[in-house]
Amino acid sequence: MTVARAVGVSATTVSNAYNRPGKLAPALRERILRAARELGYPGPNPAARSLRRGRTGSIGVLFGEALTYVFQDPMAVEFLRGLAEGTARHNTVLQIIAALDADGQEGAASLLANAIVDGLVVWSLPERHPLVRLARERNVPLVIHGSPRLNGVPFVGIDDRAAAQAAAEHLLQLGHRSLAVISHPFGPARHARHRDPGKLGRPSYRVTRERLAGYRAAASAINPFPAALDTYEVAVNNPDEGHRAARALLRATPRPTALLAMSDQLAVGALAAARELDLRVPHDLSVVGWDDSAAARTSDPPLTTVRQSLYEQGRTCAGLLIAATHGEVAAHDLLHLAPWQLVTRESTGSPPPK
Amino acid sequence: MTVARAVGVSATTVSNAYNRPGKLAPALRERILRAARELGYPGPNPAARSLRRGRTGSIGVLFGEALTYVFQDPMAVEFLRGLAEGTARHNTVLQIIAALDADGQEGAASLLANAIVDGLVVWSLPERHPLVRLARERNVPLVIHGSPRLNGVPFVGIDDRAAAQAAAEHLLQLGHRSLAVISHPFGPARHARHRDPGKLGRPSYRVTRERLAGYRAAASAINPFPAALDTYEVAVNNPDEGHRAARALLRATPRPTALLAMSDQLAVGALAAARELDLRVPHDLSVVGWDDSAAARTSDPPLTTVRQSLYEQGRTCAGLLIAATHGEVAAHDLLHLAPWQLVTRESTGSPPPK
DNA sequence: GTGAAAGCGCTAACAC
DNA sequence: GTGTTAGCGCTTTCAC
Repeated sequence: MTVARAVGVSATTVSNAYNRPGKLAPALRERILRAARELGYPGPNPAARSLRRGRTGSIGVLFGEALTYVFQDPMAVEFLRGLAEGTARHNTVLQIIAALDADGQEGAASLLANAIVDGLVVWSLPERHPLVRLARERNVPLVIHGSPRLNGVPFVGIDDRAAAQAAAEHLLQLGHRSLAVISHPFGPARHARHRDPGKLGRPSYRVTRERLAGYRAAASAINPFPAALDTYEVAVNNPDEGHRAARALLRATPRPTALLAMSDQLAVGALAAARELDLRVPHDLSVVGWDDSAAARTSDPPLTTVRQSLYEQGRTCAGLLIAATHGEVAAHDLLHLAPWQLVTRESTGSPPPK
Repeated sequence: MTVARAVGVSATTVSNAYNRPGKLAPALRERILRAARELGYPGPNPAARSLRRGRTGSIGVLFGEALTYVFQDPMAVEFLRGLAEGTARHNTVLQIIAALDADGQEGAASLLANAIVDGLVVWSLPERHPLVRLARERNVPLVIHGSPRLNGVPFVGIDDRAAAQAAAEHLLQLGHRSLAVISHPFGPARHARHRDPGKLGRPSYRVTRERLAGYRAAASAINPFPAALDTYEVAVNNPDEGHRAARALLRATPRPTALLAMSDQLAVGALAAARELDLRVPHDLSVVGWDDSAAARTSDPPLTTVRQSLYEQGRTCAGLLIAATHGEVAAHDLLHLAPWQLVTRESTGSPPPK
C-alpha cells in the first residue's frame, strides 16, 4: 500500500485510520488521511473490502420484466420507494436487476449471477420462472413479494383472494348480477386479449390467479348463480389498456353492470370508456379499482377500490431481507400478510333497473 | 476450491468451465458444473471476481435527497427508467444511492464510499454540495445530470435558460405583462415560501437558477418593462404544492395574468387553484408547465409546456457513463445538451382585457 | 486442453 | 497503538 509507505506505517494502520478511528492517535490518523488525499487514494476499495468482510452492504431487487415496464407501473414504483426507504434506513444500497425483455431470460441470468449483493427481493415472478431457480442458486437470503410462494422463503403480500372476494361481494350485495373483470397479465408473455370465459386458463402469476379465484368464489356463493365472469387480460397496467378492456367487455350482451379492475390505473381507463359510451358511473355502470392509489381519489367519480400499501410492503421486504442477511430470521417472518381494506367511494352503486 | 478437488481438476479449469466454455472439453465442463450443483457451489463469487477483474459490471446513480422524494417525482422516475433501460442494454446493474434525508449528508457518505460501482451518475446536486466532492473522490468516471457543471466531467441536460426564456416570451407575446413563477426548490433545504421578488436569492440548484434567469431575460427585453417576477418556491414537486403556490401568487394585486410553473405537476396544481378561484384558463389566467409529461396532455385544459425527455436523458447518461468506464471518452461527450421544445396547448391565451 | 503461481486490495487475529 | 501474517475467491499469464 503506497499510502502506508508514504506515511511510514503499516497497511493495518491505514486500514484502522479508515475503519477504527479510536484505535489510533488522532494526529497520526490525520496525517494518514492527508497523505491519502495527496496521493489520490480514494479510500478502501469496496470490492476488496466486501470480499474480505463477506458482506457487501447492498441488496438487490429482481424483476422478471424489462425495467421500462416496471418504472411505468405506479404500484411497482411505490414498492421501490418503500424498498429504497427501507434499505437506506439500514445503510444499505439498493440494486435493480431485471430481465432485459419481457420474456425474463435474456441477460438477466448473467446480471443476477454477477450482482454483488447480500440478498435479493423477488418481485412477483411466475411459479416456475427460470429466474426463481437462478435466484435460489445464488445462495443468498431471499424475500419474495407476491409470487411465487416458496417453502422456507419469507413471503410478503396480501390475501389477494379474500380482498378480491370482498370487492366482488360488495357489487353483488348492491344487486349486480353481471360482472366482468379487467385482469392483469396472466403470465410474463403480456398479450392483451379477451379471454373466453369458458376456458380461462390458469394464470402463472399467483396474484392474478388468487384475485380471479376470489372474484369467482364470491360469485358462486350467490343464488341465482351469476354468469361466468367475462374477463379481459391486459398487456400493460395503464389507463389506455383499461380503456380498451372496458370497451371490449361492455360490448357483450347483456352488458355487464359492473367492472372489477385489478388496478386503479385500469379502472380509470374504464371510467374513460364509460364516458365515451355515455354510461354514467355509477348509475349505469359500477367500477371497482385496486390499490387505492392517488388516481383513485382524484378520478371522476372517485373509485371504490381495494386499498393496500405497496410502499409499506416494500419497507417490510427491505427490513426482512436485511435482517436475514444478518442471520436473523424468525419463523413468523416467513409469511407476512399486509393489511388491505375495501374503500367504497362513488364509482359503485346499485345496478340500473332492468 | 472444493469443486476443483471433487472433480480432480485445478481451480483454473473450474474457472474456465464458467468463463471460457470453449477452452474445455464439453464433457469435462458438464462434469464440473454438475459437481458444483451437487456441492451447492453458487458459481464464482461476484465480489472476488470484481476484485480480480477490476470491474464490477454496475453503475450507481447518486441522489442528494431521500429516495422517498425521488420516487414521488414523476420526472425523476422517468429519468431512472431511461437510466435503467440504458444500463440493462449494456449488461450492467443499476445501483441507487441516496442521502437518507433531505440535507444530503447523513449516511450518504458511507454508502457512497462503499458502493461497488464502475461509475456514477449524479442527479442534480447544488454546486458545492458535499456529495459532489465525495463522488469525485471515489475516482470513478462520473456523468452529471443537470447540476453542477464541472470541468472535465460529462454533463447531460438541456439549455434551461433558453427554454425558460421561450416559455416566458410566449406569454409576453400573447400580451401578458404580469407573470408569476412557481419555482422548484432553490436548494436542498426544501422549504416552501413566497419569495420576496426584491431579493430572490440565488438558487444553489443550477437548473432552477437557469430557468429563473431565462424568465427574467425574457421579461427584461420587453418595453414597458414588466414588474419583477413574483416567485413562489415550493418544497416538493407535486400538484398540492402547485395549488398552494398558485393560491399565494394569485392573491397579489394586480393579480398576475399568467403563471410559469417549473413542472407539469405544479402547473396541474395551479389549474386546480384557478378552478377553485373561479378563474377560467386560459381566459382569465394562462398557465405554462414544464416537461410535457402525461399529465400535461390529460389535464383540463391541456398544458402549454416545455417538452423534454428525461427518459432519453437517462439513457444518454447510462450510455456515456458505461462508455467512460471502458475508457472511451470523447471530447464531444463532455456536454450533451438534449433537445427541448415549447409545446403550446390550451392553457395559454391572451390576457383578459383590463 | 490443463495446471502452477501470483496477486487483485483489503482486514481480522494475534503478537508486540 | 502499531505491525506481521494470512487469506477472502477469483482469474490471468505462462508453461506444458
